Amino acid sequence: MAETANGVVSGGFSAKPATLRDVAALAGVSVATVSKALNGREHVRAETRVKVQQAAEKLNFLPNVLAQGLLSGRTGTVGLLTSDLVGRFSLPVMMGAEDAFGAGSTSVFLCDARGDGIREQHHLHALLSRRVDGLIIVGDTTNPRESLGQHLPVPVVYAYAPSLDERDMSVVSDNVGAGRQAVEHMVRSGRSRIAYIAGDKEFLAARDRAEGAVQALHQFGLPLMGDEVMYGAWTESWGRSSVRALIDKCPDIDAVICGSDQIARGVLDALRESGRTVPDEVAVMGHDNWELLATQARPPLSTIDMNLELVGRKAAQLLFAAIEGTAEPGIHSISTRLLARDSTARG
Amino acid sequence: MAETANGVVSGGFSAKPATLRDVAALAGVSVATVSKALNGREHVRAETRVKVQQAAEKLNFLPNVLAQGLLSGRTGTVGLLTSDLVGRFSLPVMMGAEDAFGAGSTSVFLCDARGDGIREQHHLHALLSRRVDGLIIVGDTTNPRESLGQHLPVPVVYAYAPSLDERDMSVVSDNVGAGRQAVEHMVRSGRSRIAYIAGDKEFLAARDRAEGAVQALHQFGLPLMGDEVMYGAWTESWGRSSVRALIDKCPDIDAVICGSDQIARGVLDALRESGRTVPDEVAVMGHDNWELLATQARPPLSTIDMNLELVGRKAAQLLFAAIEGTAEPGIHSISTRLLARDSTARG
DNA sequence: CTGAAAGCGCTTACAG
DNA sequence: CTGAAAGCGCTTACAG
Repeated sequence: MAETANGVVSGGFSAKPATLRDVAALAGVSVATVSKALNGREHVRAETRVKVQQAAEKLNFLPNVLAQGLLSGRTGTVGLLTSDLVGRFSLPVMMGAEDAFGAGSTSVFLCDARGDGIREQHHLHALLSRRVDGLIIVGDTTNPRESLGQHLPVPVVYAYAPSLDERDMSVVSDNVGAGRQAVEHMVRSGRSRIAYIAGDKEFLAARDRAEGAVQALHQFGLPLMGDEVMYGAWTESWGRSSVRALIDKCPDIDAVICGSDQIARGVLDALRESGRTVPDEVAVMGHDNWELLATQARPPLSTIDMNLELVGRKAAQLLFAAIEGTAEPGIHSISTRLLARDSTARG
Repeated sequence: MAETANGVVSGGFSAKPATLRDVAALAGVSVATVSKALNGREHVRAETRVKVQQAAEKLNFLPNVLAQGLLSGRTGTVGLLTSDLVGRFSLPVMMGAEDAFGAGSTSVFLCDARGDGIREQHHLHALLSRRVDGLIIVGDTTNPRESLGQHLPVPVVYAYAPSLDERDMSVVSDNVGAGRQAVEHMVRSGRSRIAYIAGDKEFLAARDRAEGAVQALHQFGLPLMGDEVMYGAWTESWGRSSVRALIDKCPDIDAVICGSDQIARGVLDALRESGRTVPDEVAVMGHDNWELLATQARPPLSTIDMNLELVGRKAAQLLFAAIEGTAEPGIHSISTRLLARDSTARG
């Protein structure tokens, strides 16, 4: 690595970052004084403080957080380990966590395990050996997952997918409540002949959302049209084929609740093509508030937002409390939020 | 923080992680010997090595990479700073970078600046003070962006959105080439009356892709149907409205190339609703290979994959070389890859 | 083959 | 108000 006269390496970046010692030398004081001056400790003459600050500025000094961490035992870093390849769930969770930690001291770093156990172990290892203060594990489905165990050197919060071990802390989206919200909204919009098209039955999220809807229908004394929840896949094509079967069987439905926005998009398309108008004849709801899909639907799709930022926020709060020594084990559930767009406007 | 007899803190996680000293004490040797034994250095008796390894295992010892970094000046960490809220571009880039660095030594940590300059500075600061060995900056559009400057203490690679400063290293997707690929594919599939529906003209990506297509049409001696590139928005609704205008004006088109998969979805829908069959009468192409949209389209959408993993790979390689002292400034372009699905099958 | 010592960049009592 | 010294967890010459 050729070093030029002014200390710039051939890569175009400046050589070794300045240290406290460099600042001390330039300011003509001791390292200890620089540390105190820069950290706002008392017992430093105002004049000295200014001199030090100027020197630090001039050298572009950034304290080495790693060295600080060696002393304090904290690194101000939290690892977010995800398996969510498209980032649809983990990025909002990460944002919420960042917000909760505040722009201040704690940074959240994301690693992607791509749903691969080996990779998860590798990232876990990398994160722990970099001494993160805590971990947030974000699943790619809401299915409960294996615990990482109780013997990690830092606290762990599971988000979106809860841990199977109830001694762990988990934060999940309230899918049952979401199903209930959807039905309540349909009823408020004057619907009473409601069907439910769910996603893949293998997914707890699919079953929970449907279950909430069925519960609410029951409370309202309303029938579930088609007699049962229709389970299939999280795809538009499942939405299309299932709703065609549905209107064959029950031509008089006036509302369809879907397990996801993708399914709802398929439902909307198939309804339009079979000559039913939405929302006049049939109201349709999705789940996820995947803006890209929901706002561009015809008509724009009413849906349920999982408040993933709040999931992230809560995860961060739990983690922070645990780092401070107060863990709150168990599953913490975050309420969803209904977003009414045109697809469920009063008929 | 109440500590129990077995050294477990009330948070449910084990107390302070074991240090080299703990291992040394347990193994009955010196700290230096432990270090050598664990790092595979020579001059350690096999017997001693085993003893040390067992002690380390027993204590769940993980070396503190931060302390190691203090010595070596390297942390084995690279920061990936993005502004891509949905992660659509940055996650594939991150995966590519991880692959290039290898499962081995270097970890990639992602931070999201949410397109906010203040937040970007904050994350930059956090990353640098944690002494990352390098930075990858991923833009949310292909529009060139401000350089972070030449005075950072570590090398920087800009990915997806290039830096405006040619002294920087940038890796971009070849959008002009993508436009050309699309036309060549259409021609190979027997089309000759080709129109182009682009995204938002404010975006360089929109203009580049269109330009490549126009160039290729010219080379083939073919006209651009509708006489000019139709610029609009990156939405399905723009796809729908634009293609309706297009077939009014030019009823005899046999192919439409779109600036994105979203636009192409709108085009497909509007064509179907106006009674044109795809691909028999009109072929349609998208751009992005956004699986969710492309595979669920009717018919499945031919599109262009930007090979973002390769973008990430290249960025990592450039960064690695720069860390070693060999920077290759300038813009490095990654070729796209055409994915033929049914929407462009030979008519 | 093994260990005492110095030092990476920083902070924190403790003297002066 | 200022600075010398010890120490965080580790590695690396250098003695033994």
